[in-house]
Amino acid sequence: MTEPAAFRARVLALVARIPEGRVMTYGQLALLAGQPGAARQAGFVMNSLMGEGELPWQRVINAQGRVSTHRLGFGDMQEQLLAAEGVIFDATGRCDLSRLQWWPEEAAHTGPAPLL
DNA sequence: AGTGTGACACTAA
DNA sequence: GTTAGTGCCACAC
Repeated sequence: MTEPAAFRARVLALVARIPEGRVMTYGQLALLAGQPGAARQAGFVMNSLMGEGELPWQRVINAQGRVSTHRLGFGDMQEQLLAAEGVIFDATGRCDLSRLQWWPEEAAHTGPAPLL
């Protein structure tokens, strides 16, 4: 299942499971999708989707706790959407990842998830 | 087929 | 705490 299509499908499935008010990082998605180091691809998948369905793409942010859509002009929108879910962004545009980062039940632990 | 680019992550300074 | 450099994989040109 190392095919790009499978990777994309897994990322989508993971994103779809992110609870409201919680977030996941690109690297985390890539790791859980079975492709550690493919964080950029996770972002590429999102870019390919962006508005395809009811997918909460807004809950995917980078490892710094910042939104990475500022360049696309979606930065403010994403922050606002997350803020509406209870995610607090500080003055520097960052949020508390250690508290908001969500892990799926399959990986239910605080450390790295070597599953899949 | 090779080069450049990108919704990233990690380490070092 | 931050910014800069390097590695990563897939896609577009």
